[in-house]
Amino acid sequence: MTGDSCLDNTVHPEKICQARQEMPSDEILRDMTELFKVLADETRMRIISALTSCELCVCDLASLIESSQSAVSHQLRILRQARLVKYRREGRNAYYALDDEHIETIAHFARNHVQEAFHRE
Amino acid sequence: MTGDSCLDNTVHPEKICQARQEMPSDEILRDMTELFKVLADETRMRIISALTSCELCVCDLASLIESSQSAVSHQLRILRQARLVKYRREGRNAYYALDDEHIETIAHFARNHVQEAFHRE
DNA sequence: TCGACGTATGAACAGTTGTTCATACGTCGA
DNA sequence: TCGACGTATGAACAACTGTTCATACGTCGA
Repeated sequence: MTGDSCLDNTVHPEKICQARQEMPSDEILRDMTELFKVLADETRMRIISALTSCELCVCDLASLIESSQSAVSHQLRILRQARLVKYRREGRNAYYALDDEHIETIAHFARNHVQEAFHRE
Repeated sequence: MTGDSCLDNTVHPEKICQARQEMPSDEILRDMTELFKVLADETRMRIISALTSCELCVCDLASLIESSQSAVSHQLRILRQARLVKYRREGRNAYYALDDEHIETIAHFARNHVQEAFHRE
């Protein structure tokens, strides 16, 4: 598990000490990672991008992002569990919408980053 | 691949049309997903969090996040390829630092999100 | 020049994840 | 009430990913 060199006698103890204090707790770190895991799938990113403009039903989403109804439904479940989307049923349809404005912000910054890093104009 | 119902005759054609126009391009969407994939690992998130406070060498990082030197080095490679960290060599040491201020911003918002969503005060 | 050190990396393995397929469930129109 | 529809979900399989282990490489001190 632990590295086999630099055991106790690390190179920059003061820096490590400082960095350790400023780091988020294990729990927060785990939750942040979980959040990014949810965002780290193209199908789910497409769903989130689609829902940025308006509420949509599963059927619309599947058609829009060119994926199967089953795949979309599975991914919506994950988004729901992560509380990134909410939904309401209306007859046979289930309408999904973003549940959190943070996600739009995060997606926005991610878009900025990739545009500047890889698609610089 | 494509859903087997709601084929051409989708439920809300206008909404779909609007949503489609506002969606990022396939390329941007792919790059955004790639970015989140890189962030979607606890070891890498720990590395990024650690580097937020200051530049650190591999040895420091391994000790700080309690992971093996090999694991850290492998993950740093991925972070390097994603241009999220930069490094400089000084003698036998390799010093890593964040390469992009966007990442700190994204991590910041992610932290806010999980704190509000799961650790509400 | 030789050995210890810090770092990088390939191979292999285990664990995880996303899709498809089949099917089940609730709702609505006829 | 029955069939079509929109949606949800379990099982199975393939693809991907992160760690460990072994080892290689360059640098520095003796």
